[in-house]
Amino acid sequence: MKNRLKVLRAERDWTQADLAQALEVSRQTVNAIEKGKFDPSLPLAFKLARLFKAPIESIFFED
Amino acid sequence: MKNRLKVLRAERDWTQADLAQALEVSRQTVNAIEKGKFDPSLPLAFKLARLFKAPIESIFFED
DNA sequence: GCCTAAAGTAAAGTATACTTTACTTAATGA
DNA sequence: TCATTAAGTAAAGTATACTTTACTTTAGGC
Repeated sequence: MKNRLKVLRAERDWTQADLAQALEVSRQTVNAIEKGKFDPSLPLAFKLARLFKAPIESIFFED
Repeated sequence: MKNRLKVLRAERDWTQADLAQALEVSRQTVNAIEKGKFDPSLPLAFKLARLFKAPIESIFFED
């Protein structure tokens, strides 16, 4: 899966650490998801959707 | 997380085994997700959304 | 009551998500 | 050049998703 996290983060001028804190996960987790190393769990995807006020399908995409 | 799988399945008159086959997962996995024992991975949630032609957020809900 | 199909459940194993610690690299500015 | 901040990465450990095998329970039709 691919995602728009880097862009969404940039729009808000957030660091990976900022996002990690907002999500209550580690910075490495944000980095790994952003780089496509693994997919987030469904609950984490929901947290992201809530945070960015956007549907999960507008943040993540099947490749 | 809670979900509407049982209803979506019933609307189509599908068994858990039918759904499992469509998703390419085990029947036990469908049962466990349906009963709320664990959440699906994000890729599996996408597969469900595609199958039921519905947004992930209309199938799964945070409780 | 019996048979069958579907659902429920449990144990043990594998795969993947996520953590912590720690080190490296890139970019920017004093 | 040096210091700082953000990003990238890696190893080892824990948690959770998912599989396989196998058994039990439930409900309906005969």
